[in-house]
Amino acid sequence: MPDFYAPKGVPDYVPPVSRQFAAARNGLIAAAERAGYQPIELPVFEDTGLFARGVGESTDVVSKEMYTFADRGGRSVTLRPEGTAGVMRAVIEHGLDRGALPVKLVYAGPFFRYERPQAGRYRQLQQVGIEAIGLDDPALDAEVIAVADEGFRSLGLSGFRLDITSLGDANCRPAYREKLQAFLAALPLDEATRERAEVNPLRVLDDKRPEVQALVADAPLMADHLCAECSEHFESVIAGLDALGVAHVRNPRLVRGLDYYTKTTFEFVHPGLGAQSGIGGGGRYDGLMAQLGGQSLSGIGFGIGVDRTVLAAKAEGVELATGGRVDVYGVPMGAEAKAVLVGVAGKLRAAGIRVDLAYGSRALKTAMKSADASGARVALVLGDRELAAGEVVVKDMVAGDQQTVTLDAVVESVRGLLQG
RNA sequence: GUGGGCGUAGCUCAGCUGGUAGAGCACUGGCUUGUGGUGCCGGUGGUCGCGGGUUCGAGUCCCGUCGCUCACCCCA
Repeated sequence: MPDFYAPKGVPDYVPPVSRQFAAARNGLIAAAERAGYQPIELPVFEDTGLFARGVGESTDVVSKEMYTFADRGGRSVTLRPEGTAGVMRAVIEHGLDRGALPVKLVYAGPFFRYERPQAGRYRQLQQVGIEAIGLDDPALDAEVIAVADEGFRSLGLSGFRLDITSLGDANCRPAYREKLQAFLAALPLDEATRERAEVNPLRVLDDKRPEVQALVADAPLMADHLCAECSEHFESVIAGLDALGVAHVRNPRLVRGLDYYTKTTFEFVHPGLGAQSGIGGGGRYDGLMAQLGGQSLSGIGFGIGVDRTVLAAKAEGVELATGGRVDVYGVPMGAEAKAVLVGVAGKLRAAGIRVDLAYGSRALKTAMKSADASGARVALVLGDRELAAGEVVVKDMVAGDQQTVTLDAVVESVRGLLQG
């Protein structure tokens, strides 16, 4: 038994799953970069106040799920539970909002929430997120959503659904909220649900319990109470998605867990995650930057759960990391041959070819099994005969045939096989 | 924070009503004195999570404890 274990709720990704994880993360980042989003690297912990004010005191994330502690200087810091607040802080701090708008950024990394772990829900979760800051152009909303959609599809996923709605803004939401609260107050709800109705009445509409769903079936919906501006904005977003060919479902009961969302909100849901369903989500946050002390600029973004994306791929039977871990595998017979192959490996790597070889001193047959297991297309076999002649056997592991070439011709020979 | 399930070889697991541990995969040697993907034979590897109790005897029963896991809640 090991002396130490990973902290509760924190997943380790070891080969081969780690390759799938990396492929998912890199694929999602690449989708953002194709739309012009630039990388931003931020600290994983911030001043506790940033999240309390940015994410919202009333949210579950802030009220009971934060990893908060005092550092040695007595400052209260918190491991970031989400990405947007930190991005806003950095944008303000570095004056990125004073240049050309929108500011388009992409980030990836770990986030932390102190929850009871279960399938698809971890205390350390990995996200890829983007933010487009400074404009409330609905075409930007559509782009952000399309980046996520295209990111998932580029990985080979197709079994997800996009839910979308508008949460209104400071003009129309307060009046709707009162109306909804009045409606909920008349229902026979349990005490915990009543409290939620006070703090965040929208959340009640999203209750999973069938009996509650029945009660709120006739509840007033934000979608029917949008002001003219929000309504127009939302329809433009929908039109943009249609133009981009992004399939979507209007879900007026969609709710997000963070306070800062306004207008457009969306969530990508997938059935393969156990009790969880969201693989990514986001929305517009037009009041957040001002809330954090910056100028009054709008923004929109998403966060995609990389852990959940990997689970979704597994559920769909999608192979995220295809191909072998190397292109070429060296099989030396004897110490002298190994020394030569090490040199050959160096040349091949310098030529951009991925190479591994059988280290230690293993039987030829075992080394060949390793070559096979590595997924290499080509094996290089070097024994005493070739050593004496200054040659090496180049074997095509798929076709099964092989030829002997001089050491000088190895790179060219291998390249030919890999391209063929 | 509240419940359920489970902890036996590196991995996936078997082990019925208690008699001091097994399979497959993986790793490794050989069959084939220099060649993988399918075959055959052998080998390495386990204080049965930990502690206590019942018993002549506990992986197997009882209690406790730690851990993992699934679900509620919530969300990525």
